[in-house]
Amino acid sequence: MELAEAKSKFIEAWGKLGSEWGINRTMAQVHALLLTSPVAMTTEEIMEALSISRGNANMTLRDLIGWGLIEKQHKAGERKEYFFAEKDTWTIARQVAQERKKRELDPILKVLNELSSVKGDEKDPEYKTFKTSITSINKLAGNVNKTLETMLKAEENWFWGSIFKIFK
Amino acid sequence: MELAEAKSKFIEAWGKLGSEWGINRTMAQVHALLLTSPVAMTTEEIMEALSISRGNANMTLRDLIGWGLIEKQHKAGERKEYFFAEKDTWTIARQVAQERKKRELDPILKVLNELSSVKGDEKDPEYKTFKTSITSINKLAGNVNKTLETMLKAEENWFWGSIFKIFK
DNA sequence: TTAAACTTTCAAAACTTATTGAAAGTTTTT
DNA sequence: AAAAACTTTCAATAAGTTTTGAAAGTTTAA
Repeated sequence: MELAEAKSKFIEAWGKLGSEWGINRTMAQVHALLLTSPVAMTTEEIMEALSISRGNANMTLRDLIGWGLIEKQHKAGERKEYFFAEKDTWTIARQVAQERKKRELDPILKVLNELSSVKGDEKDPEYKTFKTSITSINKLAGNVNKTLETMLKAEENWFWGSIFKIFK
Repeated sequence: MELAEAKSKFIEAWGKLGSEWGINRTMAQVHALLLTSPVAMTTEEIMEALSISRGNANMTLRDLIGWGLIEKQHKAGERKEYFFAEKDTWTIARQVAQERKKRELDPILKVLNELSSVKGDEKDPEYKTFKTSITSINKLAGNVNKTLETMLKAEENWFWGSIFKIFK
């Protein structure tokens, strides 16, 4: 397989994975493009490479910066902005985890905590089932939350090292 | 807060979380409904409770069965099919992880492995960057895969116990 | 065998989300 | 101060996804 072909396969696969996990396909593709580019790229070049519009490129780039996955670079004597991707995979994983935790896990934890405190008649099967389910989901969500928080602080080697010592 | 209100808040929140993670909103809502229901419900009752059409209810129920999250129940002397949800949270988490691993992680691992073996000129920065990125993502994906496989086999207490001993 | 009870299918419609591109905005250069 | 180089915005539109509901299919009962 040629490098160019491999690269476009990767961009496609990354985009697909992104969209299956609720991340905009274009965003994942731009990220893949920059990840595999040895040099920083301009908006124009990115538009060209992925055949997307200026507006789309601009919004996507801003979002990626918001997620902490890419950065702007200014070249001396040039007006254009160049973009490049953070290349360390562990950092990428952490940034994504952090962003999604903030946007999705935190709000649901809030709701679950509220719902855990609903009072009712212990004899009522409706109430008992509700209570039991919520409590148990709440516990799991709390554990996921704790795990993520630790992961967000963790250094790569320490993290994987520890996990795989147990998981063998 | 009243039980009925709490229940509908939960259904809504669960649906929202689902849709943010690429799971059909209705599917997550039906799941939430059955999770918090003390008794098995018929298609008719589910349609009624969530104001959804027969077709939608039927497809969603089949999908949930496909994910191993709910089961059919036949009551003696009745023609109707009743549905109820697996209530153990740990099992739910495992089923979801398993399904998504199969559908999404496995295919991307296959692509990454293919792409890892692309050969090229070590002096070419294009090639070197591509190679480095793919290899490092491949390594992370492999680790995620290993972790999931272990998790899929794990018993609840053992799993969380071990994780949180380290994560403290 | 016919009818009733129930389930499944699927094309069309509704809804949601992503993308375009032209116009407006900003900054730098001349 | 005007033009050029570049970035941002956003209403319109396109693309993708979900939902509907009526018709077809299946199973059981009479």
